[in-house]
Amino acid sequence: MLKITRKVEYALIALSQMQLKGDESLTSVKEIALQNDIPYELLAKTMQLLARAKIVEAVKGPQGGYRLKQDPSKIKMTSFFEIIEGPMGFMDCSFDSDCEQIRSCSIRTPIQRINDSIREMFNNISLNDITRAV
Amino acid sequence: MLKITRKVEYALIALSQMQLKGDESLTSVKEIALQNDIPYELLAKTMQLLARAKIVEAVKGPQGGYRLKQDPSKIKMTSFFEIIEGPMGFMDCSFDSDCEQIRSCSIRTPIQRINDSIREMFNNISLNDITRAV
DNA sequence: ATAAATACGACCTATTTGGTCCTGTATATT
DNA sequence: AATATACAGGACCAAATAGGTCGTATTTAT
Ligand code: SF4
Ligand code: SF4
Repeated sequence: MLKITRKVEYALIALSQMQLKGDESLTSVKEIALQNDIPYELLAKTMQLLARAKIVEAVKGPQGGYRLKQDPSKIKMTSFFEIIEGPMGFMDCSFDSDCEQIRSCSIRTPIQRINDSIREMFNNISLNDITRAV
Repeated sequence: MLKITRKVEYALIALSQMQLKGDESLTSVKEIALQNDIPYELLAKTMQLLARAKIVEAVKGPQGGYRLKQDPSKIKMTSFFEIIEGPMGFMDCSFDSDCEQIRSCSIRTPIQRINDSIREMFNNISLNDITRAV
C-alpha cells in the first residue's frame, strides 16, 4: 500500500545514471538495463513515455540513446509520476468520481485534504532531488 | 498509484459513523454496511482486524456490535494503515529488502528520505482528524 | 546493406486487491 | 432449552493492477 511502482523506480535509476554522465552525452536503454539489472523492454517503454513528455530527448540509430531535455530541478515529482502512471490520487473519487459511496460518504472531505497534502508534498520535490548524485 | 485501499476507506467510514453515535453505544457491521452500501463480509473482516488491534471492542450476540476502545485522536494513521494492510513502505526495500537492485541502486537514499517524510506526515495525522464529524 | 538504436502496440503472467462463502462461537431474548 | 443475532476467521474466488515479453516498424551511423 502507498508504494511506488517499478516503472517509476526504473525511470529514476535511469535518469540518475544519465545525470552522472553529463547533459550532452547519450545513454542507451541497453546500457542502463545491463548495468542495473533492469528488464530491458520495460525500461525501454518507460523511457518512451518520458520522451513523449519531452523530459528526455531520443536519438535513433547506432550510438544513439537518450539525453536530458529539461532541467530536472524544474520537474515536479507529481508530473513525473503522472507521466509514467497516469492520474494519481489518494482515493478513487479524487480523479475518477464514479464511486458508489460518493453520496453518503462521510470521510470524503477530510480524505481529500490528505490527498491535497500529498500532492503538495510531491509538488515541492523535484526530479533532481532524487536523481542528483550525492 | 499511491492510492488508499477500499478496506481502509470502509474502516474509516465505519469509525466515523460510530463516533457520531457516541462512545458508549454499539454499532453492528450490518448497520454500517447497509447504510453505506459497503460489502458486509469485507467490512466485517476489516472490523475484526481493528478488534484484534484493540482499536475497537466487540460485543457478541443479539444487540451486539462494536464500540470504540481507544481515543481516536491518539491513534496515528500510520498504525491504522498497518493494522489493516500490513507494513507500509514507499518502495520494497523499505521493509522487505530482497530487491535485486539493492546493491547498485543509486536512488535508494533519496527515495528513503521521501519514504520517511510520508511516514512522518501520517504519524502526525490522527484517526480522529479523519473520522470526527465536521 | 547492415546493425544498432528508439517506437509502439499486443499480449501474457504474477501479484495485489476486492469480494464471497462457510463454519464456528458467544449471548440476549423468548 | 431453543432460537436468532452478532462477531471470528479461514478458504476460496474474481477483478484489477503491475510487471514483463514479443514482434514489427522506423531511423540512422557505419
Ligand atoms: S466518495 Fe468516499 S468512499 Fe468513495 S472514493 Fe471518495 S472517499 Fe472513497
Ligand atoms: S533498492 Fe532501489 S530499486 Fe530496490 S526497492 Fe530499494 S529503491 Fe527500489
